[in-house]
Amino acid sequence: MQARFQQIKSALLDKISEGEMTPGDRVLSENQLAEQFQVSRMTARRALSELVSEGILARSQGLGTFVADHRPMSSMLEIRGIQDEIKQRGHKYSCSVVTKQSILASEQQSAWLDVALHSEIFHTQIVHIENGRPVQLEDRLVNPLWAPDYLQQNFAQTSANHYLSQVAPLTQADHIVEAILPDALLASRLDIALTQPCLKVSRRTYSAKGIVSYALLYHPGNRYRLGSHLEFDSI
Amino acid sequence: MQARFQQIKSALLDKISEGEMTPGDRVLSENQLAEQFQVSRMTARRALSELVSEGILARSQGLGTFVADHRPMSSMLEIRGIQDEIKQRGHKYSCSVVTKQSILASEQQSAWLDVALHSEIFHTQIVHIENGRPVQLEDRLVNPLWAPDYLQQNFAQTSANHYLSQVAPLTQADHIVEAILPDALLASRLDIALTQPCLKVSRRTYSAKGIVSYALLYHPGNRYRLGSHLEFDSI
DNA sequence: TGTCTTTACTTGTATATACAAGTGAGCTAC
DNA sequence: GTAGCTCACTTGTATATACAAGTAAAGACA
Repeated sequence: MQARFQQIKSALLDKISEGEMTPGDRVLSENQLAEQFQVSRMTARRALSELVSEGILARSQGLGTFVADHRPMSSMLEIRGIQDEIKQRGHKYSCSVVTKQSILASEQQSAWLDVALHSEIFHTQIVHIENGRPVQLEDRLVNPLWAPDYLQQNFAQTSANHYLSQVAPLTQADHIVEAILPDALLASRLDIALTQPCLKVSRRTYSAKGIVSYALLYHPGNRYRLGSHLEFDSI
Repeated sequence: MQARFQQIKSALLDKISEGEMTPGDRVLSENQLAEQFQVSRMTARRALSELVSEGILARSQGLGTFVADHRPMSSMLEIRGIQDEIKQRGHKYSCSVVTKQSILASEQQSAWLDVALHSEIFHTQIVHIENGRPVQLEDRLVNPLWAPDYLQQNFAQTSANHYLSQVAPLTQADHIVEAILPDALLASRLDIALTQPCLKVSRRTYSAKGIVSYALLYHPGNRYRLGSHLEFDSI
């Protein structure tokens, strides 16, 4: 048996994820929810409060409660797989492995991974899908030295990040973020128009011994945002 | 007059930031706090609940409430004006002030700055130019409470960031990065084509007392990249 | 026409109360 | 001695109530 405030939360989340309510829409008031679900106002209020603190809703005294701008947002400061992100949002995750092979490093690729020219490296290309819509094309090069079993992973279950962080704990990461227009191939993989801008994140991850992986992450600009939070001082 | 649950939160935060309580320490129970602060258990509970949802505390039914393991993220992303960046690259900097005025906060603006609806706020719009080419349109809202002389600044000499960090030292910042297509006005200000994607950075900066400024920074995708470097070694 | 007031809503804060459920320490019965 | 029980404490859920404070729109008034 679920807690009643949880049921209200779920009901609201369903409405939002199914598009029945979109950002800016007004949610039923605390009293209305209380009556509809046959609970006290405080219980309805708790459901709303938690959704507000999770960034799903936004409240204004005297005005009401509204669906917040809810495009997915991930932290630039956390290196975690997009799988976790999607699941944490309570959405359905799936993926499609486009490429999964061992290749010989080109000049640029050998520079990215800091390996010898024409040495063997691993290459994967995976489309990550949230609620049926592609949200990321992950184009990743991996140094086999630190992750020899990389190609044997089942990426539908284990995220690349998860596996890599197990075999070679991360110590550093570099990011470069750009706004680009997709080429035809990328647009088709992400199922977007050629005029739809994309966020391109180039992420290079290091373990104690050296560069583990170089990933190019492409996101549709209309379905994804990158976020970060910094604290400088206290606590 | 501050809300009482806020006072309790502040008191707890003080103890933590001053090292009087460290991760793993047990906090007074809800009932004990209620008695100490002469409030009801529900009020004490609210203070704890919010700190839990902020990640400061952690609770265990039957056990108690504890100071959470709080790992300070290595703050590597610098908040500095684009002027400094450009000058550091040895390039020529200039700017063009488009707007510089006091306005009444709209609904969205008041939410961004966490001020009352229709209260007076400052608004500036400045195009930053590197070697004759626009690289950033800075659209900034400022809370006059923390920066009353903001509009008197000469932004050709003093950067907004520089002034703001003097009058209200930064303690936190939030970033959201998106890829967008410019509208006609933005394209003309940045002197780019309508099909040229842009990086949009929404940056909200906090001082100890509250939100100081909300800035929307637009960069031409073909002339700008965002970079960051993270280190994890000391958690 | 324009300004002020009222009114009807909203969320925000605070309290007192009740019972459920998880934990651990100490006591009891075997 | 120890297995199991009880008890005292903790957080978790839920309710009913009261008043404060912010907002917007309808209405009264000049």
